Amino acid sequence: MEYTVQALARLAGVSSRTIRYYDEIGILKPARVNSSGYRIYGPAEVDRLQQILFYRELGVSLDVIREIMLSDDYDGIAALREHREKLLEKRRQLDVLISTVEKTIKASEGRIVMTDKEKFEGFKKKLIEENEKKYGREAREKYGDEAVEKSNRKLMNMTQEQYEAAEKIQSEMFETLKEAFKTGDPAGELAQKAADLHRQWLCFFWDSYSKEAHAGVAQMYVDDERFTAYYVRVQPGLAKFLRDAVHIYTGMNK
Amino acid sequence: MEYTVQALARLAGVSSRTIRYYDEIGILKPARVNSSGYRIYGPAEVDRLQQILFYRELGVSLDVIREIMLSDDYDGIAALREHREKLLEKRRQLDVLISTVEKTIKASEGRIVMTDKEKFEGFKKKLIEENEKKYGREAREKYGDEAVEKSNRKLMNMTQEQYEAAEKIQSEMFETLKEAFKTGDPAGELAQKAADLHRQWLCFFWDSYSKEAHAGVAQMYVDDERFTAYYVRVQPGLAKFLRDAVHIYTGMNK
DNA sequence: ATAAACCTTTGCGTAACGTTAATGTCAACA
DNA sequence: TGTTGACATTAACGTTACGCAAAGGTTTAT
Repeated sequence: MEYTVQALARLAGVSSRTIRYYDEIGILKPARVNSSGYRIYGPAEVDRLQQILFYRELGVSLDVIREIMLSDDYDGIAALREHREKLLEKRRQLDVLISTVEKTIKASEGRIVMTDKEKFEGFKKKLIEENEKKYGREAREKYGDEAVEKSNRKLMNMTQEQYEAAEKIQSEMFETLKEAFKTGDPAGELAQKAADLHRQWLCFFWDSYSKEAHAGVAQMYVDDERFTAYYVRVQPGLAKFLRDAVHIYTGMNK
Repeated sequence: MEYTVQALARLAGVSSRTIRYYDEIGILKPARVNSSGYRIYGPAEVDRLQQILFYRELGVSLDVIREIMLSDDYDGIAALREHREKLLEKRRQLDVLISTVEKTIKASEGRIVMTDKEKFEGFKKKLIEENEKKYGREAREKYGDEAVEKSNRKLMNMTQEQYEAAEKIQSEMFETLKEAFKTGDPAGELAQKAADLHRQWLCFFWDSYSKEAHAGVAQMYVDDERFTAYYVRVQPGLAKFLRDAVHIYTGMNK
């Protein structure tokens, strides 16, 4: 049984280019070459090609396949085990991806529902306008237009459920923070829990979280009198305490 | 807030090369270029980059991202839904891959256990030698060395459980075939079931199944007197009947 | 003044082929 | 015997999303 490139390609269900490429990179050389320069493949090559395709189907790179086939003492099982780990890791990543995409779709669908609910829409719009009036200019100057606008958009896009969840987190954060303040230890368990809740609350409004930004906001609570004033109304010294807790939480306390 | 390439890169957590590449392919152009040719990015570009990175994290290609961002009327949700389907398909493929790899590993482990079981080993070796003596030369001539050797290797690598399962399938196939033979209809339900069982039995010995090869084996049962003799002992005309059933089963009956 | 740390463009390299171009070969049919 | 169509060959560029290096200009700090 001898095959020319195309015959072998059809037999194996790959393109003739693939066959020639495998010759080119030296993992499947023809049994012989006839007088016209045609590649002629025999039974041994068919067998070899099937092995190559087997590994290829498993997602092993041709480079690795070459090594597998070159060395007789190659531990194929160990390689496969390693490869399986890679595949599992890939699937984990894929799962995260899928859930993110689904969340995004759901959020978008939520937004559609939301635009229908005009009352809630108006409410949030008013809330944004109020925010803009109060802190808009300064925040824009400090953090740039894009941060403010994104925050606003984020708020616009929030569904009622999300909004309520955010408020709940925030009040929980304040309760925890007040309890923590009594202990006077910003590195303590309660204070760190408050810092974590603060992070959670921030994540309702931020597209991406970073330690630096979190620490920055905490510092802002101290630097900006409006925020400080708000915190002072709850408890004098609370803004600084939260800042210290967050700076420890984020590891930015050096 | 203005950023140079490296500043923006650090902000976004990507390389400066990536930023320049995005300029090159036109999905993120700098706000302006200063007198020294430095790229300067403003708030709008930061925002745009974050959008790009968002889609990129979802595994969307830059080409598609470009289209998403170019057209205002682009239906982002529909695109994401489509993308989700692709991701799910990818995960299905990955799952198949993983289970195949795991099966392969298990089979290999089985082989290791098997080599320990010397009795069974010897038994199978004898079986292979017998097969070789009986049909080896002819089969090699007809189907090539690689097919025979692969079949032998397959048999060698079979665990006892697999071997018993294969024998069980074979006897079931014969029972069904004899029943079907009574009906005289190779296209009938019973005969087709026998053909399917025959395929299952073959798959214990073959690395890859193809209709052509299956039909070829069925034809061999008729052409080769040794096989015919075997079938005749069970029931005269059985080999031809099986061949007809298999040819119908594989769609090779034209 | 000088060095370090930036910035720029240009261009090659990656994996596994797909695609095109220009040309040669083979089997079959009129 | 000539022609046609299906094959074969090599060579070379294109693909993705950048990494890396070279060669040189700019900015900033000491």
